[in-house]
Amino acid sequence: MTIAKRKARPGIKGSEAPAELTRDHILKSAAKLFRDQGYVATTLRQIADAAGIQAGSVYYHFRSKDEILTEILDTGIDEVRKSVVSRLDALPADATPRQKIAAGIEGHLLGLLQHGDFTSASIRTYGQLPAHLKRSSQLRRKDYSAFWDSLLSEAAEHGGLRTGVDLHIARLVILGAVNWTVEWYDPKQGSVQKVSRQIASLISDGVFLTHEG
Amino acid sequence: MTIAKRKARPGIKGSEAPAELTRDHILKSAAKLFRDQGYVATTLRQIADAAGIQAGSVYYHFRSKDEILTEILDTGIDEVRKSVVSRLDALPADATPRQKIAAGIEGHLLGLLQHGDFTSASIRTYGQLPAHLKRSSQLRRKDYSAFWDSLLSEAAEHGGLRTGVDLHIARLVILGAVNWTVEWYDPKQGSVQKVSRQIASLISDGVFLTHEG
DNA sequence: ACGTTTATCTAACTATCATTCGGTAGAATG
DNA sequence: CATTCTACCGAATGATAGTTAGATAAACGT
Repeated sequence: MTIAKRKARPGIKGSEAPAELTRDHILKSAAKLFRDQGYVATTLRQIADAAGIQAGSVYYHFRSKDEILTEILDTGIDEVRKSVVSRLDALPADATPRQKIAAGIEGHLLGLLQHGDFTSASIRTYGQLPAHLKRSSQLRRKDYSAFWDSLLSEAAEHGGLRTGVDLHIARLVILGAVNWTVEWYDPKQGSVQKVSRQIASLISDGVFLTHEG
Repeated sequence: MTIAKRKARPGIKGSEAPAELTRDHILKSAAKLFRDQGYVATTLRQIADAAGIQAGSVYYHFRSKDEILTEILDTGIDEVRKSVVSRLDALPADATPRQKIAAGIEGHLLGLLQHGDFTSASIRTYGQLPAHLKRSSQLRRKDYSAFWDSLLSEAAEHGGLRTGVDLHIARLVILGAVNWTVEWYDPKQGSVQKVSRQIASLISDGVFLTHEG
């Protein structure tokens, strides 16, 4: 065995935390792997490799593999939410429901496809997680769903929604269409903005020209 | 250890196969588990338990865990396709594009949510599978996508599609919205038919009453 | 200068995984 | 009745998983 120690570089006085860098690196690497392979399929050794450290060293920063996941799940949802809220805030005060929903879709999509290692990992893995791992982010998810529900019911109140549209199902369909982009989106197919506008347009007006036929 | 042998009941002359029952039971149990937990998270012991046999006995019917999966993936896609085709065939010859797309959505959804252990397992696990496992069903998936593309471009030719609608993205959005139902659909929320009509309506006409605003 | 803290490595531990294999009860076959 | 085949069991195997623990080198406070 050749001795090949990595340099240990503890905290620089009153500056930024030292190990936080490694910690973030671990999280980011893990998020990527979780998104591509799923939670169980990803090993701590893969995560450690991607972060440039040894498997055992991960436990200096996290208590368990589960803890890495739950942190990713939580910040994943927070990131989408922040992205959506910032898009909505950028809208003028007299924005139409149509504009608001379009902005919501664009925000969700940007959070998902651009910043999105944490977000896409969160969305992709959640469904197949054991109950005790789902529990941690359940509340955040409910809140986010409620947020969209209010966006839609506001649109319904201010008129303009087609009759017979089930708001609850509409929300699930919108988020479904948007979430599914993690399965197919590829920058080669066009910018996130373009895809976002297409989806918003489809959701708002559908594929057909008139409402008959 | 108490001796508790299961009865062995080999083939009845020229009748139905004997072990086929067990084989099917294994596949069905595995599909359910794959859908809920993912491929890697599901152990052969869980599959064997659900099928009422011992883990080692699975290898009498399948060469490997991979083989179970690929068979599930393949029949999963075949089932959706069959379901979609049968819905479309039930349509009158002079059906409108709108009716055809609605029928396609309904077919896909029925295949997904009713027969659907194989189908939903296929859709849910595929994205996070290692490349060599994806390969087996890649062709089937491409064919199915092409099927929807032709459905949409046919609608475009016969007129009636809104200008500016990207057919490729439209297909991905439609299938995304529909596929995502496996994450949320619950019979308590209403029949598959009702959900199907809602989705078809949203895709066809969108949520808004008019195309302005 | 000296002991402490920080961040890591290396090596081990236990559990569990997919898979293999010899054995076997009972039906089928001759 | 003897043999073969079928469909399974039960125990073992080797690989790998998450996790733990002791050692260590660099940077720190005093």
